[in-house]
Formats: sequence, structure tokens, C-alpha cells
Amino acid sequence: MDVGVRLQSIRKLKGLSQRELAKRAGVTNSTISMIEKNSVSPSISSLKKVLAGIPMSLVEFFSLDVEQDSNTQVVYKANELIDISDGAVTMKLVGKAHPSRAIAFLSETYPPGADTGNEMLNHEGEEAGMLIEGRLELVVGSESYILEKGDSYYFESSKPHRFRNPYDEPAKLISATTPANF
Amino acid sequence: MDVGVRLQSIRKLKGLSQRELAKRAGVTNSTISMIEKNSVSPSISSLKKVLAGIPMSLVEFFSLDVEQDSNTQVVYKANELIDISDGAVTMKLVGKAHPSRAIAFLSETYPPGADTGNEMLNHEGEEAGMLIEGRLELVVGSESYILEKGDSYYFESSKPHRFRNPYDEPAKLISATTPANF
DNA sequence: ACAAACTGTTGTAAATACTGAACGCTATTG
DNA sequence: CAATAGCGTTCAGTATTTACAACAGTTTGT
Repeated sequence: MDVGVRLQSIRKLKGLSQRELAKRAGVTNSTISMIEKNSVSPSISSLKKVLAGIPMSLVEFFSLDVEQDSNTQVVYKANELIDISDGAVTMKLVGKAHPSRAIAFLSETYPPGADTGNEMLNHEGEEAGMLIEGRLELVVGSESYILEKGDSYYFESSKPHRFRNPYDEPAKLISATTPANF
Repeated sequence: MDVGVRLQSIRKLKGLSQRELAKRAGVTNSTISMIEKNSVSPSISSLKKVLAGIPMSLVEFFSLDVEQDSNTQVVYKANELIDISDGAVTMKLVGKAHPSRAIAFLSETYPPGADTGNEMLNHEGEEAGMLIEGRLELVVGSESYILEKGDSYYFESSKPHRFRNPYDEPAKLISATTPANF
């Protein structure tokens, strides 16, 4: 979360000097220096100007993750998933030990009557899933769908959405969301 | 790309007033007002402070796309998935019509003897999955694992990996990969 | 109707970021 | 050995952003 260090590593990765980047970006070299030393917190406009000289967007800049080469666990037995259940809905997360989680991969079970409630729109990402057992109702935006075994979905997480099981047998769903909000 | 408009829409989405957000964020209301009117370009530190009051990260803030009303297909029936099978392995992709695919969400079937072959290390990204039926062997790096029904996995796509079904019943797998390489 | 509590929008003064011109340093070149 | 060109850092002055406080307008409650 260190803007200075982050900028410096990107700049060096691109093989640019402070002055070179400054020239391309249309700022002075001292600006770059001070930003990298965290002696100032740049304004959005000037950081944007600086990044334009790389070039790189603000999103890219902030989402750049400092790499980590963990030798983490790969396989998780059925009983090793971490339970993040919410109300009646059972949700089990794959990859508990994973550091830089990009996907939230879940096994979800909706007992009869279960409902996620009207989730607020979640700003980022996309999600997909497939129904493994039972039937389930999916509402995305103003549309309502009935999922049956083998059916799947894919939508932007930013749209308001909701899962509901109005039937009398449990529904089992496997889903993936990116980026992970857990 | 308009910071002011962006902040305002998020704030209103959360049902906060300028003063309320200001209080939570530890800044003054005038700061919020001026940022939203684009009469200033806030510093990273103050924008970060403001967003903390929502709360929201800088990445989320900048990656929030304002309008995204793509009326693309949401639900895909079992027979609507597009088949990208490779050799003996059946692979069906969810969300064929989706424009900005971030996840490759697949339903895969490995008949007895099927093998993906030694896949080359696959760019960056991560993948996760869960076994729905049968048994399957997964090799990641130098490690080999046996997946049974309900077991799952999560690893960096950059590690060399391979799936194989040495058993005499078909194996069914649901997987998610990001970013999508299809 | 009036007051109280809220909304967002301004000035002005204080705090912070940016520029331009130094500085010391290392490497390359004649 | 200069001399030149590059590097990143620092300092004083200027430009911009922020806090504080006052403002007008709208809604809530008595």
C-alpha cells in the first residue's frame, strides 16, 4: 500500500530514470523523487500524469500486487473448506490458505426457503456458477430466472442480484467470483 | 474517469450525505464538496482517507465502471454451453456471450484414461475447481494429488499442471480460471 | 409558522504538494 | 586527469488543497 515504493518498482521495471519518466510525464524530477520517498502524497491529477508517462492506468497501478511465491496448499479435502455460511445458506470456500486470492470459488447449498436477501450492488467483478442439484431462482437486475440442474450463469457483480430457493428440495451450487470479496 | 462524479455516485449509492461521509472519513464536508465538484484534485492520502469512510479501496474506486448496462445473457441452459473440448476431455464454457470475460468457468468431463497432457505453464492467474463425480489425479509442479468427490483445489496457473483420469469411471469437474484464456 | 436539523456551497487562513535551481555522487568520454 | 552527462536528493518559493466557519436552501417536528 506504499505508493512510493510501488511507483519506484514500476519505474525501474520499465527501465526509466526519474528524470526520464518526469520528462515523459510532464512533471519535474523532484516530484518523482519526493513521491517515491513518500515525502509527499501526490494528488490524483499528478499521479495520473506521472502514470501516463509509463503508461499505466490508476487501476493497474493500485491493483499491482507485490508478488509472493508461496508454496501454499493445493488440494483441499471436502472437509477442509472454510465455512463462511450466511444465515441458512451454507457456503464453503476453496483455497483458505491462498494468499493472493483472485477467485472466490464456493460450494453453496440452499435449503428449501433459503434466500440471500437483496444484496447491495457490489461494485466490482464478475461471477459465474453452475447448478449441481435441485432448482434455484436467480434474480439479476429486474430479471428473474429459474436454474435447473446443469444450468449456469454469468453476470457482472455490479448488478443487484439475489438467490432464492422456493422449492422443497435443497439446491447445490458451485460458483466463482472475481475479484474475491472475502 | 471523473473522480468527482465517481465519488458522488458511490456516496449516494451508499446513502450518505457529504457531512456524514466526512465525519466517518475524518475530513471536513467542504473537502468532499470540492472533490465532487472537481474544483480540486485530491491527494492520494486524502482520497484514501475519504474512501476509508465508505469503506472502499482505491482499486475498487478506480475500477468501478460507471455505466455497464450490457444486456447480455445471464442464464445458460445446460445445452447452451459452448463446447471447447480438447481431445477426450469434454469442456463446456459458461457465458459464451459475455463481453468482458474475467473468469473462464468450465464444466469438464474426463472419461477413463483421459489426460490433459503436460500443459505448458500458463501465463499468470489462478485457478480453482471442485470434483463433482468420480476420481481424478491432479499434478501441480512436482506434487501429485488424488481428488475425490467433493474435493477441491486452488493454485497459481503459472505452475505446470495436468489432469488425468486413470480410473475406470468418468470424472466430472467444475473449474474457474482467471483471467480467462479463451 | 417557526425552530431545529439537515442538506450542499462558498470565503479565508493554514497546511501540503509542486516547481526550478541548486547540490553531491557515479559513470562515460576525450 | 578533466569534462561531460547521467543519476537521485534537497531547499526555497509558488501553487494547490484542506480546515474552519459562515451562508442559503430544504426537510422535520412542534
